[in-house]
Amino acid sequence: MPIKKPASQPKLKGLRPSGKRDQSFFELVYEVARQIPPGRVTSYGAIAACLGTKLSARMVGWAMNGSDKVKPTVPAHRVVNRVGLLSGKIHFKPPEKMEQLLKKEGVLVKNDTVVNFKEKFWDPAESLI
DNA sequence: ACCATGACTAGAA
DNA sequence: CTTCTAGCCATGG
Repeated sequence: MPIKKPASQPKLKGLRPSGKRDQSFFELVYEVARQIPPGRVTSYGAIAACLGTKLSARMVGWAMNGSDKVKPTVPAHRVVNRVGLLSGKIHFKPPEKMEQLLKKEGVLVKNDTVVNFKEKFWDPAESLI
């Protein structure tokens, strides 16, 4: 049946100025990423969902591509994919820097994957509520 | 304006 | 379990 699926309407509850996207999508991503507490990690999809476009997790990752050019520093090492895999480690100056930073914060990484990812997972929506 | 890219995700085979 | 397909959307050439 041609029943159209009800498009989700998160659209950011408290975040995002009155429909005014002064800041690029990237800035928004950086802002959320910076709020990830130490010792915690989150996924691209979670950040994207927090921004209202959970289907555009790719944008989040891409935004991180220039995270090192943004100030203040963006803890991109706390952002992993949905299974806890350090998919973005290859983009770090030394790729091992990512797991190194995580380990230093108390996040164990085994085989490029965050251990106890489910427990370490931090939902941006909880903080930006 | 069109086409290609991308640190993703969900679902199907 | 692995592998593939398709959707998604912002940025750049």
